[in-house]
Amino acid sequence: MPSHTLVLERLKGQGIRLTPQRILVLSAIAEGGGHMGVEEVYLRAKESYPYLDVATVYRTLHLFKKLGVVTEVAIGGQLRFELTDADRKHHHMVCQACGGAFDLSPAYLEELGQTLKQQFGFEPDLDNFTVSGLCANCAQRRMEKE
Amino acid sequence: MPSHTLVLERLKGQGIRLTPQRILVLSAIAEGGGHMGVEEVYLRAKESYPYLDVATVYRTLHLFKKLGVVTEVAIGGQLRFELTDADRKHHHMVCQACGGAFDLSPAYLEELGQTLKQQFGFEPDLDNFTVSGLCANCAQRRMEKE
DNA sequence: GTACATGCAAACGGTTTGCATATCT
DNA sequence: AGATATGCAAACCGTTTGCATGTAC
Repeated sequence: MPSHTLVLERLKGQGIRLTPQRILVLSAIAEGGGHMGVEEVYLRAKESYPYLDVATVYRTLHLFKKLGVVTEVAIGGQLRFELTDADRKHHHMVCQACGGAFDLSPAYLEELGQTLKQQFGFEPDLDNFTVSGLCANCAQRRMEKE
Repeated sequence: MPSHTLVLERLKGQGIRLTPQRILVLSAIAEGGGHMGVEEVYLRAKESYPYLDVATVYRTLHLFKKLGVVTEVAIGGQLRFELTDADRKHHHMVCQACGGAFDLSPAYLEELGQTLKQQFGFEPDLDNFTVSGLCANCAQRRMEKE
């Protein structure tokens, strides 16, 4: 059973209307493998239903976000979406060269978070945390070039 | 002597044309205290010269960035600019509530950087690093409310 | 049947560009 | 004088909104 079927059940239970468009958007995100930009979601969903409008995608994404179905991640100034999975909270490392995004366990940030809190009283919102840089592949390729 | 006078000398030396608009934009950033959004720079500079156009501000900021005079920082999906100061490299903590931005010494991130590099081969670009969250004041205020 | 979601087109805000004119060196 | 920066207006792109129509329940 595809993971998003459960979500659909839940939405139905909450009295949310399940339109084909909404199901498509959800599937697109689920199958896209996370970190999907609006345009990506739009194009992918549009393949199955060409009449789909971007406005609907935006409205649906906002709805899903409000319902906690998807999580919005700011990655390099661009907004991306992924299915919310409470069991697997994570942060992101984003490659500036290839645009790839990699998950990062919260464990790596705990110490930094504590330090900022103690030193400055600053409460980091680690939910929206991303580090940009070069992924292993791209770093390697760059090394070879130079 | 205002700090940006040195910069102006340098630009002149490099054969860059020193127009009033450019000087104004530079002063605006210097006096604005860092982390200035485009609009802020524009409004501030416009006070001294009302004919100033946003397009000029954009062109000037891009130029300054290319010349290394200013550094562009992505803060909460918004682009902000600050004078480049090689002697005082730093990162940023940005408050989601009040929009305030605070400097953070690189020392706090060294360990994290090393870990990412060793564990994943990921080379973080800490130059463009910001943590968002709540600053001490806003966190306090929020506590009191609830 | 009714409330609400959709498609479409138009509005929007921030950024960029083309062009004729003005300005710096 | 010559190269180039400016102001202005228009183009641009991603996102949002108003509205008449269609659809899930």
